[in-house]
Amino acid sequence: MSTRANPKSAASIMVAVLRRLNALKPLSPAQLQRLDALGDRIETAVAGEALQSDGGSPMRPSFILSGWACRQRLLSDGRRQIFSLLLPGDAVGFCVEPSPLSSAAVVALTKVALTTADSLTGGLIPPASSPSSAQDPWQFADHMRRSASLEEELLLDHVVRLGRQTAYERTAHMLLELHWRLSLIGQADGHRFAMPLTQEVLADFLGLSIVHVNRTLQQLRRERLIEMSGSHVVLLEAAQLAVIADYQPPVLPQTW
Amino acid sequence: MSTRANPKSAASIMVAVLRRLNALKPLSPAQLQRLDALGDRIETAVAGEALQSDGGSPMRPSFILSGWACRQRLLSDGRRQIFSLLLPGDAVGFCVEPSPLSSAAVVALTKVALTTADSLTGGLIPPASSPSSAQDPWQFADHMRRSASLEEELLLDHVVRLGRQTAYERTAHMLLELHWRLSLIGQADGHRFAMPLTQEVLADFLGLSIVHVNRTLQQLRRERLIEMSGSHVVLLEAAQLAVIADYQPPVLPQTW
DNA sequence: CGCTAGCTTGACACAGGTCAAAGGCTGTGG
DNA sequence: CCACAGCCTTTGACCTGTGTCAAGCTAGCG
Repeated sequence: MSTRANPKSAASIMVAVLRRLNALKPLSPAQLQRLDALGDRIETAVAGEALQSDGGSPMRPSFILSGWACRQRLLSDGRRQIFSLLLPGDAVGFCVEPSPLSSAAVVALTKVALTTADSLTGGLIPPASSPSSAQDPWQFADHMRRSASLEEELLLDHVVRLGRQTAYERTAHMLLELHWRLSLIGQADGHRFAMPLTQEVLADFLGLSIVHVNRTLQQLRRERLIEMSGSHVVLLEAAQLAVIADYQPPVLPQTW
Repeated sequence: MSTRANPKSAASIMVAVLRRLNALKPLSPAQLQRLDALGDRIETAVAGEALQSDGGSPMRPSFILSGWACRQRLLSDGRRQIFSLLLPGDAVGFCVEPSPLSSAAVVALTKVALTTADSLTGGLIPPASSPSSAQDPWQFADHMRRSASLEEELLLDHVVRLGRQTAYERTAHMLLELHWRLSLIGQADGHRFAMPLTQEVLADFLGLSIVHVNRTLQQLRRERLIEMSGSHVVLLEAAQLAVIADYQPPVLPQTW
């Protein structure tokens, strides 16, 4: 992973982060300013690069600015299961526990840009003994807790997909989830969005074989529920897909 | 759910809770005393009863004293997926977020006894800004964070099981996990333990059909890897099961 | 241009689901 | 104290969703 100073305006590059956090809980002007300041130091990783290895030391907390990554684990015979897809705006490396038990690697799926964010909350969702955060005028604790809460919800959705849904339902469900998440950060154009994933990645996420992912996507296309070309997806019949997949988008807190 | 005062000695009834928390982080004498005091007010639920309904208000934080429960979600067509099995000593109703997003019901699988524990941390896994002093409400902050961390680890294991393991592997993996967790709370007798679950529950946990669970358990018995009679399980070849299931027990923090 | 990674297709195999029925248990009430 | 009822387990026959293998195909890229 390489680091460099960022010459560009921070505001533009932080859009996804700002939108996501703001959706979780409205950001104050002071908080916006504070986040903008994070944009001046970014790191990048190429596709396939591990941002955090399995047994390694805890990752530095950061936000994904652009590109997609995933949390995954490998079985000893090489099988892979992806726990979650990480999109721009997502936080990685934060945890409730200073020394996390969870053995999961974080791997870039495309070229990824990150910005360090440990100055926000010390890297812990509630840091066990964060000396300064109690006095810190900019509190992101609520945001990070809600972020963790949303992540958990998405993980539970994933368990249901894997345990009780067919390949067809699973695929539809995943597409709806991605669309919802991308809309949140302003990266969906109506029902159209970019999904820079190979079918192998989709297979390892959905618990299917590559071949079957291919056939399932074809079926969805044939039935005119979606369109796909290159890495672009269009949900032609979002409502019908939601019925098929029994999809219910996460409920974000309205006013707290 | 019915409530009553508990005439019995608290110490005996809290054993599982004490053992589990102590394994996560050694309990001080003061903490032991504090926990004992929780044992004087217990609630019970019968098998099948919802401890927390899906959309309902957040559950009161509590510990399971005896009996088994689960977190689950139902699909609109009636399919059920169990996220986790809840054993004596487990905490339920705690969350990082005051108003949790996660839509999961908690349901008793057997007769269950619980004790309210909101006096411990206010029901929240202590937030960032909380003074981590040995002061009252957050006295158990470290324990509850580690508890949450362990739960997350178990959930990731579950995702791998459902996504990438065969019925045979899944079943072996689950049995090893249960054995590990029951050993932690002193409810395993060597390689023998009680598992008060119907095959329907196992099916909904493992993402399989009842019939296939039955056949898979039979296969494990036929191959002399396990013994089962009634609700008792014996792991005859734990090491071999671990190889089959690619099982690695969670790593508990050693000395913090 | 040729290579390589990714996509697509067909033929076939098999894990796991479904359906249906027969046996156990166990608690309960006559 | 027996007998019934109901839940759970077990079994067999059969079906199907998904995996595997193997071969082309396509397109971006050095």
